[in-house]
Amino acid sequence: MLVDVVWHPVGMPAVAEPTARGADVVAAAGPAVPGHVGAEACCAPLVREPLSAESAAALARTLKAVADPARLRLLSMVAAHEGGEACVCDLTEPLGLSQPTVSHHLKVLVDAGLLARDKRGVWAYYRLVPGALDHLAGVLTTS
Amino acid sequence: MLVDVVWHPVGMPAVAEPTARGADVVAAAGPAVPGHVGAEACCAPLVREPLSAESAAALARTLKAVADPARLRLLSMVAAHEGGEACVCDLTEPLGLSQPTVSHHLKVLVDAGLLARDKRGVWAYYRLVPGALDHLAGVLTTS
DNA sequence: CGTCAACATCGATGCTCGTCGATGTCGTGT
DNA sequence: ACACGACATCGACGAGCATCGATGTTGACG
Repeated sequence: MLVDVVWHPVGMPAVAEPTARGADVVAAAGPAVPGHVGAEACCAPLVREPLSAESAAALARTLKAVADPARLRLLSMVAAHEGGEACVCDLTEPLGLSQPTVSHHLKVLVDAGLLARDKRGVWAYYRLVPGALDHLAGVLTTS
Repeated sequence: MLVDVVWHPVGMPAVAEPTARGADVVAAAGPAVPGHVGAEACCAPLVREPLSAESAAALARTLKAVADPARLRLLSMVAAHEGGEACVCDLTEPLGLSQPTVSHHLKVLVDAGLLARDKRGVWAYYRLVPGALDHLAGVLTTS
């Protein structure tokens, strides 16, 4: 459980892993705790030495979660919302997308480790994971 | 055709002002200037107030250029290469992709304003645009 | 002028992904 | 127990994209 593939710039055993398919894990069948996949990462400068294929794939998977207009707006709307958290009903209307689509995008962001889900009663509240976005920013920073 | 839309979170006119930020012209130097699309951007905190649909689309377009394993490796390989620049022939082999594919990815990065192309003789040298990646990182930073 | 090498562009193909309506699940109230 | 509302999941459709081989373009060199 919890494959937990971190980016780790270079070095490492660099195991074979021929299929390169492994680590897909969405962990959709989890009882309660979702298998958060990406985004914790150690801290790769990216512009330091050429990163390996596995590191690049892992980083790209997290960046893909952010590289979408709807998800970017969701992140900013959740962050800017009162109390730093918002439920789906708060996001569906201003986004202009259907409820299933919003739920899908939120799941992608949760799986990427950028959002945290907290179900209280009938409502599901989403909140930013404290250091997640800053980690991403740190990898892209050149200085 | 497609006047480059900058991110600019909300308010403020859509025109680019002279010294809005530090020095960083995406400006692919050369006679025939291509229709460079994104990436200069002013500076949106993202986690400040909900960004508009246009700003999100523009930001997502730039992030999509980075959210790919091959392009991430290209960025790091170019940055880590001697002199901070590399030609296509230096990148094709270590990447393990065909030459047309590498050229395609490089074009995407140039159009996004992240790489600059400099053709000298028969070779085309690519180099990082100074502040581009840091701007992207700045938008994602929450603090 | 002809040939070769380095890139860019083109067209096609297979896969990924964003979106939706329909449906399932779980709480809350009557 | 029943009905309703908030979300999650499913299956399907269409658009976008990564990749390749083939071909076009442009310098360098004899």
